[in-house]
Amino acid sequence: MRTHVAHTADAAAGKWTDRAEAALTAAGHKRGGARRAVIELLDGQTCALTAVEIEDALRGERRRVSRASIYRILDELERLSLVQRVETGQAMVRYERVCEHEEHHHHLVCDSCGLVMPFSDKALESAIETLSERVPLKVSEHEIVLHGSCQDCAA
Amino acid sequence: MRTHVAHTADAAAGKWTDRAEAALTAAGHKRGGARRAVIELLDGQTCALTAVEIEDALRGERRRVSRASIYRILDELERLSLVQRVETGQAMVRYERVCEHEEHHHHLVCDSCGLVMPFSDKALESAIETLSERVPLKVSEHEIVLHGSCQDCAA
DNA sequence: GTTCTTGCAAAACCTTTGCATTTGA
DNA sequence: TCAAATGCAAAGGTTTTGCAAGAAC
Repeated sequence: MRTHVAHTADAAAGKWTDRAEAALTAAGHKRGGARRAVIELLDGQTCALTAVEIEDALRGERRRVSRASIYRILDELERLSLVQRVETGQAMVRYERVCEHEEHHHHLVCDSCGLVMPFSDKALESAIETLSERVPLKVSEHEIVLHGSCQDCAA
Repeated sequence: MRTHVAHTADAAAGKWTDRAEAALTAAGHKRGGARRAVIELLDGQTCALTAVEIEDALRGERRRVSRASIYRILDELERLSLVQRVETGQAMVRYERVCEHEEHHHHLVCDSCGLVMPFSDKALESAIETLSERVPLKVSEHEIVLHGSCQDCAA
């Protein structure tokens, strides 16, 4: 399974990390090294990772964090709307940070090699927004996944 | 978890069942009571079911079918493009029949009670079609899930 | 000192697989 | 008779939980 695990933080890094730390403190949490490592890793990603990928990435560079803690941390971050789950149909749930002022994106999944890439489309978002008004559900979120073959696999 | 398990086949029933049986025969399969029961159940549904829901529904009325067989049958039906997987972020994969001449639909999921409902939208499909041309993936399928609160839960 | 955090091990859960038996053609 | 279909039990993989030790405040 190919995946993009970014090892250095983006230029924009820091903002989401700060918001996350603040939200956790406000929610009555103390600080912890494992959680900080997970947060910093997520902040440097361009796309969603699985718990196993997070564990492997952390073991490599920052510090080892147990699988159970990773799930607990992700669960807490999700409850605070700091990360969101992404279901790509690959047997494992993926997680990625949620940036309020960042462009909303969705995912492309290569069913051959497992590569996951982000994409965004204004027309798609408009269509979602419009139809959300007329369905029998008070829509809070939406998830869109396009499946197919990536350029390498289709070649 | 609330779910709609239709117990009687729709008016349109029969067509997909026939196509499924024909495709299976063409693929060199023999007939089997367990598989027929699964096919008939799926044909009467209006929305996607999980393997467990299928098992429970079959035990109730038609005949008991082992969990392993259900997964094997669904796997085979998926390979023949007779059913499709639906990921609703509820820990279990859902399956539903694929009707060639039927309107393509997607899903609304109530995160409170687990209710899953179908919906369809032309503007959304157009947007998907257009953007599929410009992404770095040869798109073969797409899945859209809207999360929120259903009318009962939002009340 | 109290409460949150973390790791380890075990459990829970969905899904798949191996093997023996039954069934269909 | 031969290949496919099925059930049962066991295995596999991901995610969750219990409990005790450690860290934060």
